Amino acid sequence: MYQIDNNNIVISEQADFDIEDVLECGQCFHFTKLQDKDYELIAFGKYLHVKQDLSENKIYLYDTTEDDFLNIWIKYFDLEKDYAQIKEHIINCDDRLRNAIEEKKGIRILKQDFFETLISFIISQNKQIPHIKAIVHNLSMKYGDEIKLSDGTIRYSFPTLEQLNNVTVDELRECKCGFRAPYIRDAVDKVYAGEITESILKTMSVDEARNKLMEIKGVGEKVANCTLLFGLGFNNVFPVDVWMKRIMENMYFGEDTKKEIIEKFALKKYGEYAGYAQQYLFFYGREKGIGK
DNA sequence: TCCCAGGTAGATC
DNA sequence: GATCTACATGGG
Repeated sequence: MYQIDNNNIVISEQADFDIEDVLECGQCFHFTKLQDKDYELIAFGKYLHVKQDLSENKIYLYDTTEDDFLNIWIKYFDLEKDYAQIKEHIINCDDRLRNAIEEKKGIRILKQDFFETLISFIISQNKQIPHIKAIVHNLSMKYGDEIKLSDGTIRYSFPTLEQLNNVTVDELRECKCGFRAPYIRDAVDKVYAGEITESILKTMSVDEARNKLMEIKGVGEKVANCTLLFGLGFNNVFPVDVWMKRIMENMYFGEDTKKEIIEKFALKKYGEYAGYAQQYLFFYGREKGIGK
């Protein structure tokens, strides 16, 4: 349910949504916190200022249009999906996830742009989240489009495929990409050549798509899984990073366990919504420092 | 100074 | 196959 008020959209009674959980849970990197439950973000070339009032159960989308709301933001925030049903499914798979889901009940898996997701998670390897955000910001400022806001200030969209195609490895290094610079270059080459594209990947099975993504240098199991989950809409994947490894070892294995084994176990345990289970666990476990 | 970070490729056995 | 290490950069 939403209303339009000048150039603002007001969403009322949205269930299972907390803008802080959505943005801070580690799935996206191109946003800035302004205040409590008050953020600005850029996605699909558009700027959005979004603020949530939990006591009134209202979400305010500032400086946007009804067209963008209907065509971009509803899908981006996954607002049409029934998360109550997803949560029930996960808890039925293992009741011990109840805590994590209750604690982080406002998470939604964003439907992000494929290319931005791929590049962002190539950058993410061996980096902490604030550093990833910094590099994404560097690339956007240098190679993305300017977005002028009504107050005259400027933001920058994440560079498109075409824009990054004009960037050399050395220039990528200047944006602090480090050893990931040639990886990004290889990803851009393969996507630009039409060898690996969103439409091709979406026609594939999850295993085919993962293998295809892993043909890119610097894309392994984890980066591929994050791209599948956050950028391509596959739900039955389970990215295992250092945190998920610790959390799952702590919950289920009680000893050092290979990532591949954890991934297989989780896919079997959580079924078609393994990706969602992973995100509740990741955000909850990381905040609690589980296994550290 | 050393260790770690939403990992992966390449070398080595 | 399975294990080991280098890799840029920044922060604790």
